[in-house]
Amino acid sequence: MSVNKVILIGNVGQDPEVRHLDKDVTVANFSLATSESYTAKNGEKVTTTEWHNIVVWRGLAKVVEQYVSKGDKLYIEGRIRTRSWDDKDGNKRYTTEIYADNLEMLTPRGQSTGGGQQMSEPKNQQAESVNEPDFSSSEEDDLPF
Amino acid sequence: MSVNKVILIGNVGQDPEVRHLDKDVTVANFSLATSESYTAKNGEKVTTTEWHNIVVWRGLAKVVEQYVSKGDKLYIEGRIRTRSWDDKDGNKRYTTEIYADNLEMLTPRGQSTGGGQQMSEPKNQQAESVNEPDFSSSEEDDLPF
Amino acid sequence: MSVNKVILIGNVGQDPEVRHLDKDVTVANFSLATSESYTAKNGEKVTTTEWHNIVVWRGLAKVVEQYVSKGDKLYIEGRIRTRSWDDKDGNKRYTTEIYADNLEMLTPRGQSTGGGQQMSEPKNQQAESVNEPDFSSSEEDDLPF
Amino acid sequence: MSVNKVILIGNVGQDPEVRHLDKDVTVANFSLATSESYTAKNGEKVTTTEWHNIVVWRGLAKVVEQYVSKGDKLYIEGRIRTRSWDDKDGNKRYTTEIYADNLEMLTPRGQSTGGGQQMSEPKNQQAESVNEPDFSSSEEDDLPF
DNA sequence: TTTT
DNA sequence: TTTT
Repeated sequence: MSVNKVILIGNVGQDPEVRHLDKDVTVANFSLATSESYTAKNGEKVTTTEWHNIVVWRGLAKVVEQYVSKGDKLYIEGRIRTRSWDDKDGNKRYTTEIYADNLEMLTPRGQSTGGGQQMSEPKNQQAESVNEPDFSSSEEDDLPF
Repeated sequence: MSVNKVILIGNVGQDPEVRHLDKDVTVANFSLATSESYTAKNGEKVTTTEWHNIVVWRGLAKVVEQYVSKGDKLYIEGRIRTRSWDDKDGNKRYTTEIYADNLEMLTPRGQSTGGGQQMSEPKNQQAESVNEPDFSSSEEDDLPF
Repeated sequence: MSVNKVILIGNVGQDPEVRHLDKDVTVANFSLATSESYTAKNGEKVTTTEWHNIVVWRGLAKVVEQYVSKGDKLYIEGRIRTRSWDDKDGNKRYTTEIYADNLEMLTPRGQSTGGGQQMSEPKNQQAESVNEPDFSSSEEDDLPF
Repeated sequence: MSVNKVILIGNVGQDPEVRHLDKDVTVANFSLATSESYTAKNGEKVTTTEWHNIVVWRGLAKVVEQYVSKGDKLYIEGRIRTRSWDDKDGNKRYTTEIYADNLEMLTPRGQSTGGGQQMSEPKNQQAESVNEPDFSSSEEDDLPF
């Protein structure tokens, strides 16, 4: 009875941070920039950039670990999730993230201009388009999110 | 070169708050709930609800003012925007909002069960589907956002 | 490296036609109407209706069989597929269909106004939102599509 | 009350065919390929390609005329439209097209590998992301579609 | 912090 | 704060 869907095409702000949790679960985090331009009253072109916090789990996170680096252009399909946490002063703070369910690499291999180690050829065609499979709820509710 | 698109179907959490700014500009704010369910390991069904802060400008805000009330189911198409502000302790805080560019009413008229005043018939068929027209940047950069 | 995604909200044109194939595979077909309105030069309001051929497989088809009937409003997420066939004169013909991967019921139960048999209460909450799981390719390539 | 939205990322099949109609109205047509891969039972990788007939009007068609050529990767947002026509034997035939409302160029300039004339630098930043403005219905209903 |  |  409801839909929560996000579609982004943008550039990766920095090499993804990848963590390997228990049970062979991988998580990757990175930010993705999208930008909009318009011409202001004075004729000047103004560009505003929006930064999105992307979170990727499991198999898709492994793809990110192997193939995504700073500067890459990505297509991301996912959903919005706002989580709360307590800051050092005990105030409730909110962070909005995009949980990626699908991801496509739009930067041709070997053209990454980012800061990370140089990308070799993709080991595997699958890497260019991977969907997050549905995971059983039995492991789902062990995870810290 | 980039895309920032959100598609939501959910329920309006409270009657929209509508403000009329200078130059005949209207803004409406409300929250929209989307929910996801899954069955946990113990067989219990778990539902998580996500609340989205929706912002609507100009002509579309007038439609919201006239036709949207608490409890209504809406389709919203828009983009993500995170703005920062300073809290009372001088800390930078962030709020993520969805700027609606298109909105469709999915609750048949006369069936709103929310807390607001009872809805009459729509005055105007247009109300059921209104797109935000493109506004010239000349007025755009007068606005406080 | 590519994306083929369709999002529709519209009304079901007739009770779905459901077939049960071998190996416990179910397929459902129905048409879905979306409409657009605009005001013509002469001030007359013109509405054009677009009919989409929807195809639903497996578990999602069983949901359709049980819960979808003529007149219902649905949200459908899927992809476009054009298949060719030969007509009686031996000419190649093309039919474009939407393969649904996700489907949400937007008509509250018990409010269906269509021509089919009256809908009872949903047997199961899951029915309101079901995703097509990924099926292994081993059965995939047995299917006639 | 309804939504008809298509999102495609794919490659342009041939240099667009551009026509200039009366009243300074431009139309561009081209096909766009999207593809899906899966591994068959025998372990072989199978790729299926879907060809979409894209139609672009007015300002966006001028952008296509200037900047889009065979082989380019594009993001397209639009809607599905099926039109009928009579073939030489008097049979009713149907063609499904995607009317593009928004288009983003995903191939960096100067990297087009297609068959058309070589692309020079974009004359204009706008070219990379142009939205179809809403046109008044008064001209709308003069058009042959 | 990205990209054009 | 919504809805089923």
